[in-house]
Amino acid sequence: MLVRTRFAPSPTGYLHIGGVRTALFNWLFARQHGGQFLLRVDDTDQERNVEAALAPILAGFRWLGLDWDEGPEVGGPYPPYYQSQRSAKYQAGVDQLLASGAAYRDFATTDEIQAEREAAQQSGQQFTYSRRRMATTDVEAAKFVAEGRQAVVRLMMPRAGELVINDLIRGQVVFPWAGEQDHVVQRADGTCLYHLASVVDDHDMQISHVIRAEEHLSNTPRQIFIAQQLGYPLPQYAHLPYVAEPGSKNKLSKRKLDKYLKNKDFAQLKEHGERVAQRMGWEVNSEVFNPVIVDFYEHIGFLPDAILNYLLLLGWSLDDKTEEFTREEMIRDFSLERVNKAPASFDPQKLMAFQDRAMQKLPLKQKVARVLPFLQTAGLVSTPPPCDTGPYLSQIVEAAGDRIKIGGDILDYTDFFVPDSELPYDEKTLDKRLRNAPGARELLSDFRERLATIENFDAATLEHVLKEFVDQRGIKISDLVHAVRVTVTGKPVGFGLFETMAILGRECCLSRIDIALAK
RNA sequence: GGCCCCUUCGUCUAGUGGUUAGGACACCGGCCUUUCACGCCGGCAACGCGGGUUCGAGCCCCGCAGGGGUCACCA
Repeated sequence: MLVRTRFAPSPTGYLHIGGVRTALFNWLFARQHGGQFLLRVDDTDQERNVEAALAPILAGFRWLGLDWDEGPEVGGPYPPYYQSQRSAKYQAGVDQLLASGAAYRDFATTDEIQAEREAAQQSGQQFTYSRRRMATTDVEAAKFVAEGRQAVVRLMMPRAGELVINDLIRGQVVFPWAGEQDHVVQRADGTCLYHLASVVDDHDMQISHVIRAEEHLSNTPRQIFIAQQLGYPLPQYAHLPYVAEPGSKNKLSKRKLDKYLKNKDFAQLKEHGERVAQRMGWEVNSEVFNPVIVDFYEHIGFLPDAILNYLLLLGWSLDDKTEEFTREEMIRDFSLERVNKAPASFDPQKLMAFQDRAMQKLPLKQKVARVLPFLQTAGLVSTPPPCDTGPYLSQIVEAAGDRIKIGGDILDYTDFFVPDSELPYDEKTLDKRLRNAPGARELLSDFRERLATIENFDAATLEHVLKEFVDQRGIKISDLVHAVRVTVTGKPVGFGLFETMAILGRECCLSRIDIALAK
């Protein structure tokens, strides 16, 4: 069988991390089976600006490398891929449902329905619509119209028996038909609702596997009813557990940012991102700049592979130890059978661990390429970069080692890029290591003179010279190192001091020491 | 509330009747060390509860509890 899966985003303006996982599983399944993965825009309820609201979502997919075979911008054999443009197909479905008696025109007002619902609730009964305003003939319909009523189209749902769904993840799930409502499939204005549209589209587009989040499980009976009544063969269903909030089992949603920020790890991740954003001079809008949204990761320099790898393991595993997967391995090893049933909480720390691992595995050249755009955005390196930037940056990135976990972390080391006169100093550290440390100035001043005469200004020589220098004076390395560090970098922490100095060069180091001594 | 789903360390998970219940992240200790970040070594830590079935149950059955999803003329 040809495998065709789909992801159907609503044009909301952002791509949710939970949605990405659903999309990833669909994509992997299709790729594994040599099938197609498509994108279909669920904009039945959207007014305008669909393109604008869709752009960030498509951009997110592109960034992650989740390519779609059919859908917006790429087209395909079953266009259009926007639900708002497929109303004729839905109308045909509604007509067929009506003609076969699987649906009926209902003239009840929303108030009337609401009253019935409340009455049922009060008497402790399950609500079942009385179908009092159902019109099965044109004569009945005309009578209701004469009363000034308008019709919606409702499903004539079965009220006895049960439906057995064989879900690829959850196994057999049984629903009593009596629990289902006569759902509306078409509004009085002729527009159709999601369930009808979704079923019609999935059939038209030859979707073989509907892989979606668990919250759709209870929608499935009505969709199966529609499909059956329309004479469609049923797709296979697979309901994934949803992605839960950090430290809880509630579904992760974009709206509850404030609540998540009370979670230490989540807040830490957001702060990490904000630090990068601030250094690039961005106004941070927490609506958008938010670890629940994929853009966040792109903007601060996460690796798409790391995110995908993390998401893959959120609800799926191959065995008891394999954690790292390349794209090819993911495609090869993924299986719906091994998807978990229980919801999995989003763990920012573990995501970061995957990111760190992926980043450290990158060849130096690629790491440099990942980091450079952040320096350019921050205005520290021009675009295009001067030709000596490559070698210089390479030295820095190499010396930084695993301190750079995300691309934006390079902005923790701006001291390599600012002119000596503009180097900001951490005042507290300057106090501690230079101003208030007895004899520090003299020591530093002496060391400066020694530095001026070093023949090779490289890390090995610097280390040797400094050690010799402190030995001669009978002092500890730490008595001098900290003062030198704050002097040449402005900061209390950084990477290897000798590497740092070698990269900065003699002229720069001497100049910075002079500036600091004058403070 | 009805219906449906779920339940192994704090978190992600392995486990399909006999295991010292394994791994990863986090956490805690130690080592390394000029700071930071790594790295290395060690440690803490779980089968929701109650009944069955069985020689034997994390694995099978029943009940309970807890958590969650869903009950729209939203998607």
